[in-house]
Amino acid sequence: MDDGTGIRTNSGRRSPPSGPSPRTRPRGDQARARLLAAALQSFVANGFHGTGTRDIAEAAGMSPAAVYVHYSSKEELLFALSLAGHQEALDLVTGADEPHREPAQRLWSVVNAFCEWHAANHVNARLVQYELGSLTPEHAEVIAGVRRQISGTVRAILAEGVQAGVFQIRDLNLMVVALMSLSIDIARWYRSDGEWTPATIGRHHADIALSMVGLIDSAPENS
Amino acid sequence: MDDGTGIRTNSGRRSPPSGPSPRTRPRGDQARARLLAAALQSFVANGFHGTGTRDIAEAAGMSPAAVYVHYSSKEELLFALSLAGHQEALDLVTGADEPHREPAQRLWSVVNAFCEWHAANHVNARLVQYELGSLTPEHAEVIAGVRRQISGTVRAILAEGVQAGVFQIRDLNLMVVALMSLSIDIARWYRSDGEWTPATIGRHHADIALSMVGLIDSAPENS
DNA sequence: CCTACCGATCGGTAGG
DNA sequence: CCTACCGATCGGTAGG
Repeated sequence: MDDGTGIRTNSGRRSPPSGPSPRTRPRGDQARARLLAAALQSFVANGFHGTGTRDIAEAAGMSPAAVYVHYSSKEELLFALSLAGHQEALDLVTGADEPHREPAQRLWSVVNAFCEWHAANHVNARLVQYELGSLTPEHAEVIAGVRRQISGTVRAILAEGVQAGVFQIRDLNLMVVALMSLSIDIARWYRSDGEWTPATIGRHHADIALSMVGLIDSAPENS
Repeated sequence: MDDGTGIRTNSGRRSPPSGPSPRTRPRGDQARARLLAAALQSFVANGFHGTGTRDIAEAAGMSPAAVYVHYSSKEELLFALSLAGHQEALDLVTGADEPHREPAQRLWSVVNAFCEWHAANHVNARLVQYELGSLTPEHAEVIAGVRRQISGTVRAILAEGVQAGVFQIRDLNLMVVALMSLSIDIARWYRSDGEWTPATIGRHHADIALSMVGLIDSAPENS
């Protein structure tokens, strides 16, 4: 029923250690992917409680009962989506950070990547940021762990910048949440038909992040 | 039990033009207030779709049908709460702004007030910021108007600061949303048992807002 | 403001 | 992966 922390949950099934040429993906994977895509759209559009399992099944082109062939409950679908989204965000932040560079450059890169992700993937991001309340306590705790890793990365960069004397920060933890707010809230207001591209927002907000930690903006790249 | 954070909203009705001595409030007002308080708590805790009209009625100490004596639908309750919350936020921002002062002081006051409100009234604020999707299109448009007034106030201050040459802003509209994000996102993460008071957050974030528009922080008030 | 009730829909399961 | 169905609960109303 629940694999605890496993992403995607393939529910322990599939991938025999050395099965005979798994060239074609197990047929179920495709169905699961369709269910996840359908659930994501509907959860974001109507909320977890506003989405019926029949809505999901229909959007995935299956019968109402087919959902339960692949996921043991509606919440299990939410958890799979939430975990995958959080993992993606964490990987992105981790990948954007280059520990050998200067704190200012590290901060810029991480904020740039995080903001750009929230804009470009605002549908995923909305689920990630605003549907946590419908997870079971156990699943919520798993997600909380991933979230702590993300904010921990930001905190480490800030701490290093303070240590090096290049950042001026009054309250480190409060600065972490302020920087996270700048990024996360993009998921709430971003519209893909708006006046900015994800890349523009990423650069702009990363510049702003540097000014927030006391660095004068010395590189006016755009006119 | 708990009126949450004092909503009140006498919901437009009541007060006959010259009724005979309305010393005692119409009895219905008290019932409406209880329903609003109950609905607020439940909408925030479980979402609009996750809340049943029976949950609201029970928390207000009434029968399931009594809800419809005072509000014509569940959405009408949400709208009343959303409008009251938005009005309160607008009034607060308008009240905090002192147009005769310098742009920097105006910005500081407004961000300080807006942030403090989102922390102190985070229950109201969560409904205000995250339950808009369940409003009817007509009601959503009314709310959007109030929201435009709020962001318009911030925009006007930024424009004046740029005009006066004291703010350095690359993209005015993007700076508006960045400042709003800083405030609004507080509703998402704030916990009343956390390490900061609403006043602390307000001051800290207002200081940050000034640094975001290019002002050096020259008043280290706390050690 | 209540009891009693409406049709619709919910999440999930039986059995194949 | 489907048809058929379970009991529970939904928003809202009739009638008083």
